[in-house]
Amino acid sequence: MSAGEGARGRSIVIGDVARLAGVSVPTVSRVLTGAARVSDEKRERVERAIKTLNFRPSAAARALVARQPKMIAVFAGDTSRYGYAETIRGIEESARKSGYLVSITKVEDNAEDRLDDAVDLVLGQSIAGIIVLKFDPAGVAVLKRLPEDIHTVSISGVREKGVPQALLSESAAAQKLIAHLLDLGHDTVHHVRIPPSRREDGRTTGWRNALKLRGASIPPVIDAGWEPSSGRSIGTELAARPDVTAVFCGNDEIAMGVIRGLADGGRRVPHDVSVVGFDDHPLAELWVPALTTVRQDFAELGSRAFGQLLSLIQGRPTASVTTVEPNVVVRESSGPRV
Amino acid sequence: MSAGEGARGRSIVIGDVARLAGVSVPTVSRVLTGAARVSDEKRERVERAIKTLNFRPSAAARALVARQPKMIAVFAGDTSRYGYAETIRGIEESARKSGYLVSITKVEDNAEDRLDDAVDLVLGQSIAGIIVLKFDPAGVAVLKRLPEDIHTVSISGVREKGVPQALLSESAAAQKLIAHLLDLGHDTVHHVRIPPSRREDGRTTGWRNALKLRGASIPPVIDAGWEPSSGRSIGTELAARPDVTAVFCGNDEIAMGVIRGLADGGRRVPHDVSVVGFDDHPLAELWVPALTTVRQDFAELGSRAFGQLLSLIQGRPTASVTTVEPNVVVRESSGPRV
DNA sequence: TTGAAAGCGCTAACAA
DNA sequence: TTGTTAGCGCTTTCAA
Repeated sequence: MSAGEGARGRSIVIGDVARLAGVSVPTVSRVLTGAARVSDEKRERVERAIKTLNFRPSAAARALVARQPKMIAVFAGDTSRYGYAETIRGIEESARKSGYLVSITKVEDNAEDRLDDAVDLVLGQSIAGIIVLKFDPAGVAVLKRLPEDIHTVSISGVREKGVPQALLSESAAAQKLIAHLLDLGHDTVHHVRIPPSRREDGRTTGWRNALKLRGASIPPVIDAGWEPSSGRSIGTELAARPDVTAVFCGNDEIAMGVIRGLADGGRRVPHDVSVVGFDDHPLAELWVPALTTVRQDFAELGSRAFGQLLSLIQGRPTASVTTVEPNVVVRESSGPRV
Repeated sequence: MSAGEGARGRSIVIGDVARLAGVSVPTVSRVLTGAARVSDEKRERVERAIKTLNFRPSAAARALVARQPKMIAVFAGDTSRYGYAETIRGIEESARKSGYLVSITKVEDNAEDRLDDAVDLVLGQSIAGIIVLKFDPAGVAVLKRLPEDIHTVSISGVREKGVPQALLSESAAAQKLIAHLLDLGHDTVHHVRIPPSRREDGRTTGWRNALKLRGASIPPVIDAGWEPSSGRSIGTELAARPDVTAVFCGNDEIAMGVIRGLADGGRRVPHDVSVVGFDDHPLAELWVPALTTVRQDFAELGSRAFGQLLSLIQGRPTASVTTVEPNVVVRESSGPRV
């Protein structure tokens, strides 16, 4: 029971209220739910008794009797990194407006059994539906383990079939960003990518497409981790290569690391090398130089995903995909090739 | 019910399993819970039936019958900002290890009634306990509205009486940080603070104490918001004041803003002005100049808070306060007064 | 408008 | 080891 047991042990139940108010249990229930009319006199007595006893109905009992649970679960490979955290915020805010509580579960992709445990933990609760953040391999793995009979929506950066999906069209945005760099006179653009959710991310695909479209050479992809510091060491290596004049990083934090590494190696941005990121991290505009990047509305994305899930829960028809369009933001870190 | 109703409407219940397996309902329950021995033959029949029907027991019914709910709720004034997100991560990771699911609710401090709604939403669920992030006024407001009979732990940067608390001893750390600046030869240290949770934060108190202790003058506090950009405009103003040689910012993001603003105004860090932050944000060491700051182990803090809550839930004795000690990290943004 | 009775899906107590 | 009988705390019939 959610109500705590006072000092005395047993917690207050609806019967206690009924007794104190001198009415039957169903009458108290009627006052609680407003499902049927109750005489003013009794209603008042009941309300007084509820106050006196500090009674709160048992959520478990209510859930059992009929009502849909008012909770949804979110799976995410990370909870504190910018894009993830913002998406979760968007989900939570719109869920709360509809009277749903949000649970979060972080899933580590490496250990199989721990992943199963996490899924079981969630499935063991009464939940109305699930949203999976599929930005990384962990999200993909979770989705595979979820029973089909539970309402599920996924969020990711690549269009896929399967459950309904809230989509950030990253590929198109990346393509525009690379075009911007090419327009600046760079022969090609090198790509430092973050761990991809599948074989290839939308960001990487967009980069590749843009280069192909312009007939530019496609350099091998450089793999970074999630930590900005991994970008730094890559930047240091890149500093030694005079052929590198433009770098597209998988996200802003990696871009910041790369810029720092480039500086360590004596190369200046954007004078010697242009570096662009992705996401429009809150610190991107403050960075020196301010980052050219792609603004992603993660909160809106989360909100859309919840909207789809709610439709599913309520048995209404849902779009199989809803798309949020990112925008290129040009700042100081990209410039003409010299 | 957490189990979805298949195409047919009604969802699978324990009775269906019993019928298919040709045993009684309690026998199914026994294999489910492992509470009592069941003959190998029947156990196997039951397990097969469970698989066949894809049966998952109703969490609501289980919660009702006896078991403590396996979910805790977290209230936070923010969910995506670094310190908050990390704390939540720490809570979630250790909760999951103990088999608890974590729900998060963001509370905005401004609107009273929305705050009540948020609290009601949580209290309407079956939860085992609550953790309140009391880094800001919203957290304080929530704590006031929580019934006494629910297990509650708070997390904050200032020692207080009331519910058990996980404490970041910010005041002591701030004091050390200011001492570091004073040792560098600065006459005094100016303070740009983030919105305080109460009248005064531990960070501000530590700053004040350090100055007092050394007999330094105490300049008026400068108020910033949560956004790094608010630090930037403050930095621009500070650039015009030659008397300002050292600045202590309420967190790293504000410090980054202030440094950028100072640069906009033509003052260099740390040559002209030393600027220090608080938290050791992941980007602090990458910033140019790398930030002198205080490392806070938010995840550990969250983990400790959950530990206290678990003790409360299990009826074990709990420390009224558990303290995490932050460390000063000296990098490049602080230097001798010239 | 109200109360008595039934039942939500499960587990625990009690016999056999 | 198993089945029968009672509940958990609520809401929802169904009569009155």
